[in-house]
Amino acid sequence: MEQPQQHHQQLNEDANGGSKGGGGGGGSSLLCRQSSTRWTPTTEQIRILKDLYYNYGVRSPSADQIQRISARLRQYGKIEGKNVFYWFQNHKARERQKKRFVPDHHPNPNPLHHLPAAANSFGPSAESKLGDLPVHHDNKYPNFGSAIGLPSSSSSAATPAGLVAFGQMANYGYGSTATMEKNFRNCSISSSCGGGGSPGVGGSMSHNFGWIAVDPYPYSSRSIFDKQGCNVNEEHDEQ
Amino acid sequence: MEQPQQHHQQLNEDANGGSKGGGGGGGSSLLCRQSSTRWTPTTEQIRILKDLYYNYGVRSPSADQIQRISARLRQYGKIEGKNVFYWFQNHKARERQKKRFVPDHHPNPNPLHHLPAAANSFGPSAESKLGDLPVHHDNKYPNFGSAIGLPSSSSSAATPAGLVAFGQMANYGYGSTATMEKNFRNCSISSSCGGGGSPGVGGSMSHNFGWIAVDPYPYSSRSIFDKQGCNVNEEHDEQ
DNA sequence: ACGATATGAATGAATG
DNA sequence: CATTCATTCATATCGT
Repeated sequence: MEQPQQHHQQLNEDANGGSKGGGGGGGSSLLCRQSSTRWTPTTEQIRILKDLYYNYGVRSPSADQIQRISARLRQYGKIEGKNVFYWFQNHKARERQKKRFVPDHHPNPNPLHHLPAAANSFGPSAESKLGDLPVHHDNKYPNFGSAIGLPSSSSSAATPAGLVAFGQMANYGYGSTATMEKNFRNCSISSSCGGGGSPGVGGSMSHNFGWIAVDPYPYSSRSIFDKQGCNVNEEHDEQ
Repeated sequence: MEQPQQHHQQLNEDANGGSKGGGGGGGSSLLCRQSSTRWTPTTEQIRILKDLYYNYGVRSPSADQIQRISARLRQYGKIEGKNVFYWFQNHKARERQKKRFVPDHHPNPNPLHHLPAAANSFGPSAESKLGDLPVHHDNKYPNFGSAIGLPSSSSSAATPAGLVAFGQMANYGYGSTATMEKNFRNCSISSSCGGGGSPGVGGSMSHNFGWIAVDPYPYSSRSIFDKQGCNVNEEHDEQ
């Protein structure tokens, strides 16, 4: 997408029931035409998705939004929730990935109102900050009326719908502090496991320290993993 | 995921010798795209995990269950406790997520026994992308003893029985968060779980592992997995 | 056809 | 438990 390359997609409108293989399980009876296992977005769909992405800053729509978006896009072709989900996931990921390989610009801590420039036909129009949340219209289709149709810079007709598109500050800030710190304190722990239990599996009992660090989190306890560095693994499990 | 398709998954059985973080990086090695730091489950491992998930209703295994499961799966390839933990986390989360994407899901707390799989839009199929798993996830009650279906061999001792299989089919309200003493200030703990068989630390541990509950600080710092380990095989895969 | 690229899909890992 | 990120696989399409 972000590439100057204009890899145009064909308009394979009816893209079979995406439901994949139809639960046949294993069989995958492809007697007929398993037309494409994967969703092939139509141009309208892509246009709307990009509009949401660039003009409305939608980056990671919540499940709630995904439902609406997919429902909305369904008039232009078959689509499912997961398609929308993956689309945003991928689009965001790839955009970031590209930026990462080109570290020309360091992350600017100054979060100006910067919206990613539209890479498609759309101009960076629209005020770009909706900021309003679904405060009302609890029904299934909290149509906000304007929504995407707003930025009328798109030449296409098609009025994409009423999607919430609540502002989502598309700061690309992420770059800083990239990898998190595995903050762990090396406590001197000496466990001498011998004889007693026989945790060993596969013959080599070695030291199978399982040490559990309980996290004082209100709801969940995580970090309960073991990490035995010295495990001899000569298992070659071919299949 | 559980799609009936037979593609995907690249059988990356035996992983490297554990040198994490070594190669990968900016190597630009287009050839070997393996040696990634992340666990690549083998088909056997996946099969067993799914078996536990669907046939035994294991959804959020407790710490000691994780230990046993990972120990058990280690026969089939390198695996750590966190892998098991994450697997269940992800599997459950994604199953829920896909339901969330479709508006059809009505949060009906009716205790009807519905199959854990079979969603509407995200992935209708169940498991068995790998072409086996003859069982059907219809029952989900703990069958103590037999546990996971050992598929084959297991030349080693590998704990014949009393291994896994804590049904725990409870969907909600499971209060088994294994909240033990967590408020240790002193990080020096020495647990000798051998010999006398007196499990030094923690509370409810099985008879194998001494597990240590460490609560570093009241901060939100979630502890991460320990990296301490006798680095026997320290071969660096860096190129 | 084949290779390169784009992109949908999947999933391990991690964070809040 | 929800969400997100990174990485990788699979496939569609285009360029040559």
